Amino acid sequence: MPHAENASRASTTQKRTRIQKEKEEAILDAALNVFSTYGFRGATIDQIASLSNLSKPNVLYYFNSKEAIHRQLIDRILEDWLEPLLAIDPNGNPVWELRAYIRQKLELARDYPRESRLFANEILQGAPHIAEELQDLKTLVDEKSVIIRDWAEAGKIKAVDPRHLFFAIWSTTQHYADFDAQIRVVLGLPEDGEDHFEEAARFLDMLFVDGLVVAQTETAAS
Amino acid sequence: MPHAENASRASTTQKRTRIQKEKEEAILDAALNVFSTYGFRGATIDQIASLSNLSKPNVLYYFNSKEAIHRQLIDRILEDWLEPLLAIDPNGNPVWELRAYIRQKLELARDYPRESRLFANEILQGAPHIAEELQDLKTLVDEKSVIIRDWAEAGKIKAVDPRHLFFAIWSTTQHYADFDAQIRVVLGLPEDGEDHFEEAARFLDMLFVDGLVVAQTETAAS
DNA sequence: CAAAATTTTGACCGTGCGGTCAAGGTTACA
DNA sequence: TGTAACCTTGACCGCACGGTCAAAATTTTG
Repeated sequence: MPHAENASRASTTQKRTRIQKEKEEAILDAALNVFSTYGFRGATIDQIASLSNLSKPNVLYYFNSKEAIHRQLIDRILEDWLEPLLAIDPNGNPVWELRAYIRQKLELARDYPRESRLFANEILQGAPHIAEELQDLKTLVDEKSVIIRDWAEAGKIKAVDPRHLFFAIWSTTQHYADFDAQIRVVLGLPEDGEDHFEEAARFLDMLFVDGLVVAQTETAAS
Repeated sequence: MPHAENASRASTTQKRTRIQKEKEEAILDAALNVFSTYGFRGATIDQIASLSNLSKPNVLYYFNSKEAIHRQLIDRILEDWLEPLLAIDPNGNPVWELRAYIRQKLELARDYPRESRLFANEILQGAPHIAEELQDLKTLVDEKSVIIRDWAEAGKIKAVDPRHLFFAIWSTTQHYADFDAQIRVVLGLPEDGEDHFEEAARFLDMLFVDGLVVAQTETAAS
């Protein structure tokens, strides 16, 4: 998951030293663990400090506050999180595009579950820290909904409410990250095995592609 | 949402006075708001006390600890939450049964969003307080999965992995409660309007019933 | 190597946390 | 109406919280 290198240290300096890069990275990684597990309010700087093998004042030397850490985490993650949606191509084959989108979202859930949980926690709490980011999301969804609608009107996919289709794709894929604890129990899996993502991929492919998206006959080209 | 009347007061008395009933109810209602928003760790007794118009020691007079409140909340809610799954009838019409299940789960999300978020929070945090309850869930899911499998083998519905089907139903329906903040923004809704549940119901009906569950020809009877 | 800049830390501050306790107020009931 | 059971509360405890600060340790740079 690549991202822009950009930190807000105590000072407003732009150039980052070797130590700054390392420590900030360690802090953000630890903070991702803590925030994604306990939510903003339930997380503590002490936890983050101890997880990143730093003293509390040292953590606060690199980030001015708990909120600053959280904010930077969100800024970093968001673009990568939205990227697959952005990639939906109006000129592509509708079924392929949607299938690729679902697959990419599922891969994100598999490879970046902490990031998924961070957002889940944030939205559960009423999204107090990401109001404007959600507005950007709405804009993007509106844009992409037009594409889906056009595909439907052209008879290339079934007529569905695009927004609820997105909700369904988001919820089913992110569920594998956010509700991992429940899924492991229900599936009877140990805490390390992770093979159920292949099954999930097959199931979602059937649910969305076989079932809902395509009409009786495959008509699309391109 | 009916539930068993059962409280664990400071004393082990069985009979509950009028005041006990009232206050305990008020505390649990306030606690549901707080826990569902902030999770166990992020919630505080002071918040619960102030929301229920009681002093903090007074709250702790009725419940011995923060954990005791949380535990009782979970005990209360769980059976109602699982009830629709329990109600799936092996002798019913498969499509009707699944449609009814989905509808009921969606109605729970609409009418009891706080309860849904309480569980979401708990599972996000790794389900530390509901380990045994999850085991009960597994048992129940295993049981009902056999039914789905039988229906599939009898050709009454498409062949799917029952467990992943359940995951998909849970995630899509609960999403409307858990991610409400995001949904309202994406849909451009105010904080009070709630009409999108009708749309959601129609969409999910199409996704699961039209699309996936029925085979090409409706064959089932009973 | 030495000065300058950066990094690290122990001690500390005010507040909020979960929880206790004894004393006073209220209610139910004979 | 008396009194026993129940309810409520202010004051308090010890600890954890987010955050500050000055001084010390370290690294970078001329």
